[in-house]
This record gives sequence, C-alpha cells and structure tokens, in this order.
Amino acid sequence: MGGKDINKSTEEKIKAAARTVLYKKGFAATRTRDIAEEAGMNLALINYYFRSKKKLFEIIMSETIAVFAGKLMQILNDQATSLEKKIELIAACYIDMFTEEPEMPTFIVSEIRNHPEAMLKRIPVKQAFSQSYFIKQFELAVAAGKVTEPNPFHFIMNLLGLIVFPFIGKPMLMASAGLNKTQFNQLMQERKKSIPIWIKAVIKAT
Amino acid sequence: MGGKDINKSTEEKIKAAARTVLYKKGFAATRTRDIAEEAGMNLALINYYFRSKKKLFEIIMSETIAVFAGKLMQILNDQATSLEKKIELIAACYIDMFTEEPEMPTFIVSEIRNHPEAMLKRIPVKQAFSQSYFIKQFELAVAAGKVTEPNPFHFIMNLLGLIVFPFIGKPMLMASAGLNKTQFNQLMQERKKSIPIWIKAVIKAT
DNA sequence: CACAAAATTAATCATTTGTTTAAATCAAAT
DNA sequence: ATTTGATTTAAACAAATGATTAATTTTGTG
Repeated sequence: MGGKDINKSTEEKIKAAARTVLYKKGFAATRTRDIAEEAGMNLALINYYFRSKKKLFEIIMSETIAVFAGKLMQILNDQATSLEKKIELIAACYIDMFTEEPEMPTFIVSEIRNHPEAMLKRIPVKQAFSQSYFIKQFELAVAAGKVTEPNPFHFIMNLLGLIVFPFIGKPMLMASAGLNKTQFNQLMQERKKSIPIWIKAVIKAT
Repeated sequence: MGGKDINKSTEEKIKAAARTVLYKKGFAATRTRDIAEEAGMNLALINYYFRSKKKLFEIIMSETIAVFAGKLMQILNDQATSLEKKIELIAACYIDMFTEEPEMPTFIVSEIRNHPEAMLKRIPVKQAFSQSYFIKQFELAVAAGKVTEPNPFHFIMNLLGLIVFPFIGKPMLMASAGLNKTQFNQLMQERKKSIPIWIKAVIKAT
C-alpha cells in the first residue's frame, strides 16, 4: 500500500495552503486553483483528499472557530481566576493570536456573514456563554456594587471591541495613521497592557 | 429621444438592488443575476447602465466610503464642538447609521481586505485625519493633563471599536446572547448614551 | 401618425471554475 | 523483480457566470 503516513505531508500542505488563501480572500473569492498553486501541488489533489472545496473550507472554518471560541470559553470558565485576571488573560491571549494570524478576525466575521446558520451551529455558543462561570462572577460583582453596567453583554462587547476591532480595521487604521506593520504591532503590544486598565475604568464608570 | 429622465428610475433601482445584495454577500459572492433578480429587471440592463459588475461595485463602494468616512471627518473637523461633544456626536451618528444599514460595516471591512490599494486610494485618509482639528484638540487635552494616553490612534481605535464591533460581530453576539433583532437594537440604543461615558472614563484612566 | 433614439428582452458567447477521469508514477510487500 | 494499491498528473467536462448581440418594444418629438 502507498505511503499512508507520507500522505499526511501533502494533506497537511494543502490544508495549510487553503488556510492561508482562505484567510486572505474568503471562500467566494478563493479558487481551488489558488489553493493548489499556494500548496505547489496538482489541482486534482484537493478533491482527492478533501472531496470538494466546500468540505475543505468547512474543515478550516471549524478548526478556526474551535481555536477562537475555545480559548475564550476556557478562560471564561476558569474557576481559579478573578474577573480582573480574566480580562488580562483574554487581552493578552487574543492580541498575541491575532498578531500571529492577522487575517483571522476578518475571515471569521466575513464567513459567518455569508453562512450564518451553518457556521453558528458548529459551536453551541449560547449555553456555553450564558452558563459560564464568568457570568456568575460578573453577577456577583454587580451585586457587590463593583460594576455599574449590569448587562454582561455590554461588558463582553466592550472587551472584544477593544481587542478585535483594530485588527479588523487594520488596513484603514494603518492608512490613516500612516503606520507600517511593525508600528502597528507595537501599538497592539501597548494595548495588551492598556486594555485591562481601560476596561476596569469602564466597569466603574457611572 | 428615450426617457432620459425615466431612466433614473431603473438605473436607481439597479443601484439600490446592487447595494442590498453587495452589502449582504460581498463582491465575490454576488452574481450579476442576483442583482438583476433583486431589482426585478433584465440581466443585460446591468451592463447597459453600468458597463460591468466591477464598475457598478465601485460606484456602490465609493458612495459607501464617502458616507462613512465623510461623516466622521465632518465631525472631527468641526471647530465649534468640544472633544467631549465630538464623542457623543460620533457615537450617536454611527449607531443610528448602522442600525439602519446593519450590513455596512462588514461590507466595508470585507471589501477593503480584498482590494486594499484600490479602496484606500479612494479617500485621502491620511492627511485628512492627521491634519484634522480633532488632533489639535486632542493634543491640547494631553498637554493640559486631561488625557492620560497621549496617542490619538488608541483613542480612535477605542471609540470605533466600542461603536462598530457589535455590528460586525452581530451574528455571533446575537447567537451567544440569545437575542432577537429588537433586543439587539435596544442594546445599541443603550450604547449611544453609555459609550461617551465609557470613553471619558477610558480617557482619564491611568 | 411616423420617425428616431433609447430602453428592454431573449438568446448566445467566451471564459472561468469546481470536479472528474484515465493514465502514469511511486512505494511497499511478497 | 513483480505485483498491488495508493498517489499524482494532465486533460477534459459540465455548470456557472459576466458580458454581448441582435431583435423588439417603448418613449419622446416633429
């Protein structure tokens, strides 16, 4: 039998190439030939290993959402960390993640727009969030008068907005600020420390 | 000669249909037949009035960026309003804009990703922002010790992040929070008042 | 009305694109 | 070395898609 272990190599190469191209251009704008070229492999191998463009996309998407949402849920559900520590962990974790994979946030947002039902059923977002340990902590903090805005969704929108938006608006922001990539990443590193401070100020604002 | 004034009607109908479909699906996923169907008109009329799919897209995109960035620049350059008033105006203006056109932010972000050079040269973002009256006001406030973070780009990223992100992450946020459209819009209305308060707290945070 | 220009339509074209096929190549086992 | 099955390749196919064409209808004008 053929190299069933060596396959891994080309199968993984195609997946890596697909991730690169899909992250940059999205599903609709990506041609199977783009992926083959990026991988340096024959076009037919995509269908040989993954049956169809759509199937390959769904694998990439599932893994991406799993990484993105999984890490968030893991931090939100950690019973050993305070609310304040969670803010710091989330900021650091996601700024590092998106600095390494800058196209990931826009990819997620764009593709969820184009296939909302299909994408969202991939993760049981609802119960995962509303039943998280974070929610309990947040409600306790509200009851103790340590948090002025009682709606946890405002909190999560604020935190994610401060973290994610700069990566999503990166091209516009870099152009208007006249920044290069290094300067942009420098700003993001600053935000790792600033966002927890800012969010704590927001939490106590009246 | 034919109804040169009546044309307006069908030409505008096509543009409106194109805007609807393009906002929802993006350039690459939109078929000219989708636009024709949405407009209830013959497919060939798209090329008759707009030469090509790309030309039609560019018109929609230009108008969209003009509205989006134009309004921002107008507020930032108003010499009659204080820094604090500008925050309130921007929050109110954009939350209303995106409540009416919920697909606009994701459309802008997605398409700038796919054609960064072409889109960004459409507006002279750089000088417009760095030479704005807002920058002067901001530097004055920093000098007067009223603002702790001296980099105005952090300020604008924070403000836009708080305003825009919920609309971009809407599908995920609605799913995780278990919200319907009305409840989501209600949250956005709350943010119109809260964001200025939050931003002022951020500005003074140490 | 009659005519000309403009607008609209149905049909068709040429290209792109996802997928398949059949042959060729490769790797391991006997 | 031969055989067998997996892998890879070049070629081709069928459907989708942006665009065009030629004919038809509509509209405004003298």
